[in-house]
Amino acid sequence: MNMLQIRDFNLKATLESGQLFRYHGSGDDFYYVVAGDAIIKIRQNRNGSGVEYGCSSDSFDVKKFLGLNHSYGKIIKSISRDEKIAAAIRNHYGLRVLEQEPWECTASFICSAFSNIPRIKQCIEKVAMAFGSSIEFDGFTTFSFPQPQQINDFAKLKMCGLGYRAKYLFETARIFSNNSEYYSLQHNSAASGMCNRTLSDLHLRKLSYEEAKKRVIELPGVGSKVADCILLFSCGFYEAFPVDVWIHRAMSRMYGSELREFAAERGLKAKKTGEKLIGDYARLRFGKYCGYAQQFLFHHARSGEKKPSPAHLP
DNA sequence: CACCAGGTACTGT
DNA sequence: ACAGTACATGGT
Repeated sequence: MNMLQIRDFNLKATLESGQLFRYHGSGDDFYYVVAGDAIIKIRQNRNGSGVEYGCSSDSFDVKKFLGLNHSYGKIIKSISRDEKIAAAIRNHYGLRVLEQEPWECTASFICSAFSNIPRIKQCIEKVAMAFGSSIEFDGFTTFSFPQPQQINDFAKLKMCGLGYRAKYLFETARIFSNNSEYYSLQHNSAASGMCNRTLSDLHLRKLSYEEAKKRVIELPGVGSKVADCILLFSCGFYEAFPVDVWIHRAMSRMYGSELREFAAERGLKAKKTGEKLIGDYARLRFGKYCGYAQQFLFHHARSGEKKPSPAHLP
């Protein structure tokens, strides 16, 4: 086990803020996080001064995966433009944006469309069980997330409960397989050199946010929102601002008048505040790290508006 | 049995 | 460009 002293980190908020679907545990003890073919066992010290972790793969860069290389203070300062967002940040201070592997992130968020988090998790586990390989670490057993080439049986994929998304995932898996030099998942098959930054390093990362988004959105099952999730969670584009129903509600509630004013400035007689408008406004409002702001707002909204536990107990 | 859930693709103006 | 609508599945 490794000990890592790290400030400005909230493991629970980071894992449970909806960026990642494959984790087990609730913060009381160790979490088991599954990424690709790696299992990470990790918990945070009581006083929050650091983390204790182990990983099934020596070459997996846990620190990078957890976003611990980010200049946290600088990012927080940059997005703290007003008291409203500052309150959301205080609520889950230490939340980090993870650096996931692009293929798994893409596949996961294709499954997420028009669904809910418990079922998304269930679908992804089923995909891993159907096409991945059995892996184990410290007594915890599960299945690796399959490489795109491994998702080669459509009938089997249909069994995973994805509904109409099965077709999208299957086709996207094919595109990743056939364009491995572009989407390059380079897993260094022989040396097991797990490299959790690929797509982004080789191509997309060199593009502007707008250009990269255009490319990702070409994938079937990937629209504006999922594209932003991919770019933010796995390609280092922190100006991506995924707008889902939660963010739509939160932004309308918190910045309703500003949004209408922003729409008016653009000549849009929009009574309705569309997703595109919200994203553009967020980039203006929170700056180039607005993706971080999105993650705080999302977790803030979801943890706050969750139904309170039954009050009929003594 | 309606209704909802981290939207997307397709259609029509 | 922008609104409407169908879409699979599983849980209340």
